[in-house]
Amino acid sequence: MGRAPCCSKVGLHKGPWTPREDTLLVKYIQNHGEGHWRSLPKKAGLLRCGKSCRLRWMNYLRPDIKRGNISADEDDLIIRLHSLLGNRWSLIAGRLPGRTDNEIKNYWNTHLSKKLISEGTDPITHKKLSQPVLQEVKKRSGRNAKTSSKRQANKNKAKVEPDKPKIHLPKPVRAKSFSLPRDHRLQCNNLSTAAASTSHSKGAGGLGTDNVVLVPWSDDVVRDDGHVEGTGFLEGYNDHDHHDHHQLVINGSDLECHSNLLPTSDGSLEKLYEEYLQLLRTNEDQVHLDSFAESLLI
DNA sequence: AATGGTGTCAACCGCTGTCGA
DNA sequence: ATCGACAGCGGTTGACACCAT
Repeated sequence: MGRAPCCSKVGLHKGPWTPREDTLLVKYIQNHGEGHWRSLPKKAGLLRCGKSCRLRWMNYLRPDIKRGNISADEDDLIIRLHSLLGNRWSLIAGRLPGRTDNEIKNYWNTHLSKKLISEGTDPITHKKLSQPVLQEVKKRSGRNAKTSSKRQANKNKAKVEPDKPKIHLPKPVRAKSFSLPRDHRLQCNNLSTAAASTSHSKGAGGLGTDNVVLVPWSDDVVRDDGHVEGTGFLEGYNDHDHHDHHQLVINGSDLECHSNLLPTSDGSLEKLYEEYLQLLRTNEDQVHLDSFAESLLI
């Protein structure tokens, strides 16, 4: 289709955000919620385009964002998800609590792709690199490895150790066969969280979902009509205030959203989570991961 | 101390998909 | 069926920080 850039208007600010702009944006969203990005800047008193506001909020100002200090487990999860999903950063980020697609993308490009290369793996195909290519790449990366890790270590000093990586409810997915008004799309995405707790209403954009932990059941059954029975996710909250709640969410191929509350005081959630981590770590379960990935892409 | 090379990441750009008029 | 508005995605850029020389 193509149309003029949204920031082409004369007088609009570009580049880094000032603290004052951040404050204006945060205050406006706290009072009015997310969305309506086009009209938001004017109403909030910002000389920015809506797109810029949305990006700033999504990638930086959202209260549930966890920045930096990506753990080894998260590394592993990102690599595995990338091997399944490719450069679908939004989908990958949707499975890591508090991580944004931009952060995952940057982290991939600056760290993980190099890490894979140094391990002899092609970061695009996830297949083994040939020996000559590998040697050449190692030569180059060896020179830079020190600086990267050292700087990363310094940055990490002041930060708190993150939680284990969690598997997350997908962000809203465009589905041709699934048609709802814009507002309802968000509601559907939040159905599961809304059912379990009302404390996630940080904004209209479903912020609460970033604290949701999903663990797939291991005994899925695919019906003849393509529906998946038992392809559910045990869902709990990463938020310490909500560790007493979790629920089952059926994530069928037609984006059905169902929910039931389950008790959690017996630690079954933790067990299932560990079970899922095990599943992630074993290559022979690649087939499970593949079907998991397919379920995200429908 | 100065300088050039490199890494990082916030922000921008261009595009696509969806929806409603 | 078409078009414009809007939201969102992935690729790219550029400013800045850091490091080696």
